[in-house]
Amino acid sequence: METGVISSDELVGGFDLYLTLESGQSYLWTRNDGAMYTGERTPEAWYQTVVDGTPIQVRQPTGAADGNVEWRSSTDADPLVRRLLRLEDDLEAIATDAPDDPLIREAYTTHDGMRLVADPAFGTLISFICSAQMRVGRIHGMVSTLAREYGDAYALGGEPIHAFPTPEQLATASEADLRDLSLGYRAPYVERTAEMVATGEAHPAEARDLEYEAARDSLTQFVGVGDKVADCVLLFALGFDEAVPLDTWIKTAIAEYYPDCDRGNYGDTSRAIRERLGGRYAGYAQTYLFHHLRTGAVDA
DNA sequence: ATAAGGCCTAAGAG
DNA sequence: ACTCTTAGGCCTT
Repeated sequence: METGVISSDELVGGFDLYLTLESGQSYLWTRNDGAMYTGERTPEAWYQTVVDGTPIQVRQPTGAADGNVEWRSSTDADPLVRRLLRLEDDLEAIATDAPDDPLIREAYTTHDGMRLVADPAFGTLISFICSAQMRVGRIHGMVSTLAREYGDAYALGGEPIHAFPTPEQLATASEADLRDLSLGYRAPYVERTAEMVATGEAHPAEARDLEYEAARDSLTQFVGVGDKVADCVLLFALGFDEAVPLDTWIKTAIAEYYPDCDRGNYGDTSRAIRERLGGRYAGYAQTYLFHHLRTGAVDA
């Protein structure tokens, strides 16, 4: 096992591991104490995942945004950890350049150190298909179940860490199998999307090469993927920092704070709010706003 | 092109 | 203890 430390001195604008991984962006990490999305900060616990056959564990012993990041892996995972958690982002500049809007400012200062993630495309696609009308804790539960049932197990010291299944592995699941795992009406969506990717009919990563709106359209070819889920995949997996998923929280925020941005349909409203949230990094602002509203931290 | 209705399930609210 | 609503929507008509 290899280990390493990434010094907080390198993390421009700070980094908060807990906020980053438990803010509803990523469902592909678990915690070695089994507790996730319980609202509790546990600095000694390791967050763990498997990416392309490499198991990694990460933790931030101080539990604060100005603390070092420790990792453990089967190999030198320093570059991988930096990429997955976007540790090279200049968060200070991103926050400074955010629109001068009271609500956005409040969100950035309240959740200091939260970064976007850069998750693998397929796992993100399936995660957000599962997210429809679900609370974050249950989405994470569903994704963990899929990993446990269909993914490979890796070891890194103690308990096994399950990788999210490959498209081929997940495609072996029938709709009935997935319903048995409590996916409900999402079961046929996951089944068919996994099959599309496994057979090579399409792959979510192909959207990377397209212009933003074309990329969003492209992702909706997968079953169970509409504009909102497509935006989540673009933002959390494919590096489209301008993507602003219009979920129920953001729609509420638009109604309350930015009513002029409501254009009656997804595409036009998306453009308007994207502009209002600063364009290039609008998705960063969205993620702060989403978390701010969802945790009820907004100063009424 | 836009608008209803239906959909699985379980945690919270009343 | 029970019903009712809701939770980061999508598909079909």
